[in-house]
Amino acid sequence: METFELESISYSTIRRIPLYMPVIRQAATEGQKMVSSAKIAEMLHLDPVLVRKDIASLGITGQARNGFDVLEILGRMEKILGMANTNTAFVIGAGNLGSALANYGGFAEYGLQIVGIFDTNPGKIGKEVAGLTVLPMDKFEHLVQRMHIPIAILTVPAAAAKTCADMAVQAGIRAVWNFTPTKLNLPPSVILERVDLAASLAVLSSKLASVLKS
Amino acid sequence: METFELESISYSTIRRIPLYMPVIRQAATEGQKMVSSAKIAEMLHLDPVLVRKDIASLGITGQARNGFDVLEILGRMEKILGMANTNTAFVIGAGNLGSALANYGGFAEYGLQIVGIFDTNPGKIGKEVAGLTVLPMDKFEHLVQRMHIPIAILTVPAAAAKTCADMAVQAGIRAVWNFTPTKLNLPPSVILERVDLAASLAVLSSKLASVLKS
DNA sequence: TAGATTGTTAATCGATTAACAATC
DNA sequence: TAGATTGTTAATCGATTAACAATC
Repeated sequence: METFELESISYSTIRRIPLYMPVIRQAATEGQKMVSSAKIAEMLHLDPVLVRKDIASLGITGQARNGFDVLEILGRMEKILGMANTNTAFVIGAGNLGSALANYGGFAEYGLQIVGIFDTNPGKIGKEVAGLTVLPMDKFEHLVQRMHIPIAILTVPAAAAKTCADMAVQAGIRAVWNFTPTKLNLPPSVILERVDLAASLAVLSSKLASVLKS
Repeated sequence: METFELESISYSTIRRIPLYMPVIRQAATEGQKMVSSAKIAEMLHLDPVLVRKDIASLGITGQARNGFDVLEILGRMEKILGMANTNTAFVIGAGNLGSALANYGGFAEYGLQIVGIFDTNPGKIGKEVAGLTVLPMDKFEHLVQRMHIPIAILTVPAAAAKTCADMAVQAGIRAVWNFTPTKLNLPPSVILERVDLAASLAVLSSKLASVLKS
């Protein structure tokens, strides 16, 4: 249908989409048809010009005096995050972090559904986590292929990260969301996104060290 | 002692410190006294010039032909992250995520020690998590003050985030590490660092949506 | 019309990369 | 000396902010 879909939406803009979505959803719920960049900016403590640029980069044009069409923005953002066809994911590692992510309901809002959780530890296999039975890694590849699962969420201990990531790639996973502190080297065809807790902690620690000194 | 400590180390540089530290620690363990920017860069797939700039911004000068002093870099990085006096933290929220963070041993490497975990849910209070007894929020303020705890790690459900953050501020906490999707508005004197899972997921999802289409 | 709001173009800012000089 | 390596200065790139024109 539409051509030149996601020409050039910067990652900076994409990272702000989850900020925008709840605000704009709320406007929709309140029955507002249009919303202005100033209104959005105010609620999020952002610069209105930035909001306009972000929306423009999604390929949406507004109306002077009226603002932007609420449902148009929403639909566009959902499309960019691939929410048309909900993304399914398997969690690898049924420890606390894996369980936390499986239990957390908030990802559904952005189109991610966790539909399986795996572990190698026989003590964990068979237990229930977030309504899912923990399965052995033996079954991972078969199920990825049968269920066409695109995403693996990696929450294993650092020592097991490389092996598990390779297993995921081998199984045909298209994207790995890496919560381990390990830097993975996957083939470029596999999407890799890392949650870097250590980097975040480093920023916090350095700020704290500098105020505690004074 | 030394003057002009952390003149102007950019957050980009600080976020890379946790990347550098293990590599340089390893060099130290292997008995190397000096290490070159090229060596570090190679191991981390970074540009050697970037490594040199980062190290220079820490206030360290190297020796042409020899590289940089391993122990000097290490000591400087540890100082920046405030590892001289280990930072203690209380976790608020003894759910899966809070438990995962309390159980995760890796933060010690960057000077963070979790020494308490709190919850309001009577069902959780008294249970053991990572060798700590889950305490009621009633005791939070008193213990923060008695133990001089600078950091609160917020892992409660979104609905409780604002209230809990305010309680932490009220108790005298100096820094909040926010794992909830809630945007907090704290007084500027309180350090706030957020781990933005939704932003990371948005990037992953958008990359995936774009490859799945083709 | 007047004024609120979008949209565009230029300026600024910070981080990274490139080119090359300095040094041990 | 020669060559590996640091250090400095300039160029590039991308994101944000500022200024202002266009429009409904």
